[in-house]
Amino acid sequence: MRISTAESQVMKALWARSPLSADEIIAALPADQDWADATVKTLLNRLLKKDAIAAERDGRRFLYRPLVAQGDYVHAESQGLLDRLFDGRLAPLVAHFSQREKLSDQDVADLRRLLESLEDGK
Amino acid sequence: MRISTAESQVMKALWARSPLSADEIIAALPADQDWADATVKTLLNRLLKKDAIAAERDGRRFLYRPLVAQGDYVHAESQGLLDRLFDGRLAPLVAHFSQREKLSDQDVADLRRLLESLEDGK
DNA sequence: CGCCATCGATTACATTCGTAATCGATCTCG
DNA sequence: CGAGATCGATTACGAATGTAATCGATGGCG
Repeated sequence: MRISTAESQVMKALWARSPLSADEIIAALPADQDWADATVKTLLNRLLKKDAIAAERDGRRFLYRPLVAQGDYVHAESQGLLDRLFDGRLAPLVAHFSQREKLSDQDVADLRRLLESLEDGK
Repeated sequence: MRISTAESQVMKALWARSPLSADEIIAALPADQDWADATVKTLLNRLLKKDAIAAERDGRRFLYRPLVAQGDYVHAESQGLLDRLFDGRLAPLVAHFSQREKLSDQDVADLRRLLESLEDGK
């Protein structure tokens, strides 16, 4: 069962902190994402139906918490992109950004550090 | 105007070789993607409407060719994923795969080579 | 105790997407 | 010349998605 992009906004809030009530989720959403309260409620219900989150009664309201791990979601999305566009491999993606000159010095430094730590850990 | 995943299959064929007639596109699609001919025609028309491709009459039929560059599409998709999931940065994506132990030796070697060439080029 | 505020649940609705059938024009072969 | 094949164009239609209004139950305040 797929988590849509709108739904993932809600998940993001819950991944950051949980459990949260609907109100808290609405408050936690980025300000530029100004959905009507009802919209968030809809998304919560859809996520419930998909078993992506669980709700636990807390008196009058519910507290929601993620059932799907953020890492799993991120991984599925990322791997999907790699599969669709880069033959499933990571290096070509990085090469793509490199060719487009979209690698900041920061990026390069980060990547270098990462590779070094991989070597150390080996 | 967004290119959907189904549409991108057609684009992929055209990016590989163009111009192509509808028939040729249908033939070029991966065998496991067995769409009815009509389906491909629909996708072609949607892409035309979006100005993602152009059609040039060739006697009785049309020859199609991409207007959107593959690199532009790939970049938009990739950057979109990075923005949504990795704060817009590349290194965290690589780190993610690393943490999930999804980096093959091949990947690591490729990345290392890539970084080296960046250094050389600098 | 009654009424309004507040929740979650249900219903709504336009758009996009995946997938395709059908239609209308045109070409080609007998 | 006429009928069937072949194209692209038009129409179809259900599922998913984004976005939200409305409804029904419940609880707190006056």
